Amino acid sequence: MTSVQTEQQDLIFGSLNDQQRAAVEHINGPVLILAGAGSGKTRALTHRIAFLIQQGVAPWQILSVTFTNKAATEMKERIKNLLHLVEEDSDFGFRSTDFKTGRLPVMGTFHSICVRILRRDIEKLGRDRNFVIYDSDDQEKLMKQVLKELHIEEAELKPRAALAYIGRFKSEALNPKEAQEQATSDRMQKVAQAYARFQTRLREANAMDFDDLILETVRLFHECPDVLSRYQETWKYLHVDEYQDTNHAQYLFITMLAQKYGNLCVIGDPDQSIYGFRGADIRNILEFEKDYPKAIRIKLERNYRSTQPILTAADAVIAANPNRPEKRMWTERTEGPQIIVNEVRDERREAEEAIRAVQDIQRQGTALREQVILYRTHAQSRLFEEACMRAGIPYRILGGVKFYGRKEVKDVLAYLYVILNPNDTVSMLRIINIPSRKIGDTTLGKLQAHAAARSLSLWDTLLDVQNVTDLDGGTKARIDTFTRIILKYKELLARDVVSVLARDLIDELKMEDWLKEGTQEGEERWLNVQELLTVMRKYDSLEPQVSLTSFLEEVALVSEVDKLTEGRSDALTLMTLHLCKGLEFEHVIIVGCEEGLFPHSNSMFDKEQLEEERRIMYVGMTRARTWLRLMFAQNRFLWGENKSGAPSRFLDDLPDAVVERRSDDMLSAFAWATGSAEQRMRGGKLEPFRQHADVDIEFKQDMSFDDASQENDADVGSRIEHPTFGRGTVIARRGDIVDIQFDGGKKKTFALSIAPLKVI
DNA sequence: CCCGCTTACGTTTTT
DNA sequence: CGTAAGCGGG
Repeated sequence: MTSVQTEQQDLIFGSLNDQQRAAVEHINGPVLILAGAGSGKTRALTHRIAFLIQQGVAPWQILSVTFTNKAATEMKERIKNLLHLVEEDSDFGFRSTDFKTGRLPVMGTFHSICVRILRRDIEKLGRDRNFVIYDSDDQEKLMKQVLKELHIEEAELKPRAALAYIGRFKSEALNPKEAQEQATSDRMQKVAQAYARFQTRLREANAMDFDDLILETVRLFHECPDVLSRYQETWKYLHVDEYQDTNHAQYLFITMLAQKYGNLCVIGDPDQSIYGFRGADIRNILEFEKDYPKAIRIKLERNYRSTQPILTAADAVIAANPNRPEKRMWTERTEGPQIIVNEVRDERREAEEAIRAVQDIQRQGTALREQVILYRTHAQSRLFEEACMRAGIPYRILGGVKFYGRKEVKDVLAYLYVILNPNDTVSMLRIINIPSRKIGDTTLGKLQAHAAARSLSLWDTLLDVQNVTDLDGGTKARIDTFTRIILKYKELLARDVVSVLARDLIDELKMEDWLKEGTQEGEERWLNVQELLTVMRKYDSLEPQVSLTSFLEEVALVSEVDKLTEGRSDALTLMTLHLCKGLEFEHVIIVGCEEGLFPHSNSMFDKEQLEEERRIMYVGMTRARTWLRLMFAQNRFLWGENKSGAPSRFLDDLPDAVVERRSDDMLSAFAWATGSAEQRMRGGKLEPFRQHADVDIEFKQDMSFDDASQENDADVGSRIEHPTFGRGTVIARRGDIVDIQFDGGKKKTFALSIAPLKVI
């Protein structure tokens, strides 16, 4: 071995624990890595890939599927450092259609990888490689048209509902025909019908939605064995991160690739599966060893992120879920602040208190970028945003009204889509009257009738507008103006990069004038357009047409979390619990911990959905390194009504030993210290429960008194002794958490790793 | 065809 | 409550 190689080996293995090392070393055959929260799985994965390369595997033979583009970028960076790769090729992943180049592995989300495959090979399915990608907004517009065509009333089947069903079908890799065969009810027949028509329309527009990207790739593999075989030979080493959140279509994709060499390494944590609603199938990870009987299973159980109180609390919450693989997370950070459970009067107070807590921690020296407020639904964000503004705290919100979802931004993008592909009817309809050209529903109706009668596309009809009989001359002229603009820029496509093209277009459309309208809002919209132009400049160095397609591609596939890397400024982050997966912060505040909101009322009465809600809570809690605060409001203004809800049932599971309860008013602070959420719901009103306060205080003293209790391994039935409560019997055990019936009559819950218990 | 007002409806969660 | 679609008068 050369000295460089030795040095690389040291870098790769030097800092790993035994389990991580095992994960890195087992490079051949199927490997299942069960990686608990904060267990250094990204580290294991990057080191594993670096090791593969160091062992002589060509980088392009390695495929790694990540959950976000941000994760892919970060991992590439780390691999570069491990291998001392100095050259800049961070952009390689997106643009090249030739996979067998580059000094870094192919990394990206399922969606971005599939797009690259399709751009390269989809012509083998008889489709055009310049397809556009429809987002949910576009989908909804198209579905509305489809339902209209099929004479399905909105009351019978709402576009969103139809799309939700279709999404289900697609994630299960069912085509319209199969959906039809499955449909038993009248309603599902209609859905299947809509599905079929929807796909036809997509195809006519040369468009795909997100799910199609995966499905069409699977279909391509299926129908063109030579293509599949080529990719199997290219990517001999496969990795999938966050495997617990893959759906069936994604499962098929990766399974087909793995068929030949079987070098598939999947990483995940069943306790963090939170995307069931969009078809993620937790069985993919739970049954991996059935699919691959020879799989090696590695568990990463050491947590490098959080303090013991945080782990204990999170563990206690997740322990209530059934059918979990055995897992015992541990940390060397045995000391840490208590989890704060904070009761407030109402949602306004909640926002104020949360911001105050953030400022508190900030004063102690933790930057805002290290802090986050997590909520269950986007709708909750507004009050926190307002509280930030009042307090003068810089913040950034992920999700909600997305930048690329803004009307003015989508308008510009729609122009670009149409210039690239005039058959994109959804985009065409979006912009044909923007800015106003007096082409309204009446005119469009006539155009569409003309198109239908001659089976022309809308675009061809526009080109042929002089022959549309029942339009007056003025209208024809205005349509002509529009077509000319599109044709003009279509020609410029070969000459101008996207930023130049778009700038000229925006000038020609006089967007600044009609966007601004002299209002504050208008000013902001214009700024958004300029911001978009700035983003485009990143693509200036590419070939003109490639610069446009690359730009549109990246825009279509950016996730909210990808944007976290943008902007270096120090700001507090606000986002939904779903978006926080894979991230970590010094200080985490989870708000709205109330029955009906979290767990959400739509998920409260279904066993499996409720389990998923619990996992969402687990994910949120385990993002915290040092401080964790859970908040709930006694009253909340929801849907125009003031509702008083019970604290979330998840709070019931927190062991008293690691919790400090705070409240707007002390009397009610302890009111809910005992009794289940369900009981409190039934009882309606909260009941003062002062006598338990002293028990809590007593208990806290026990904490400091503890030192040598970690070795205890009590199981159900074990007799134990506690310095304050005396002797008792373990009556239940869930991981680190035990319930103890004391001989004196009291029943208490403890965390084994913390409580001063002695097995006797 | 456009604008402004009224009404209906909604809130899970996302690539 | 807040927003977005929908309607009717200009």
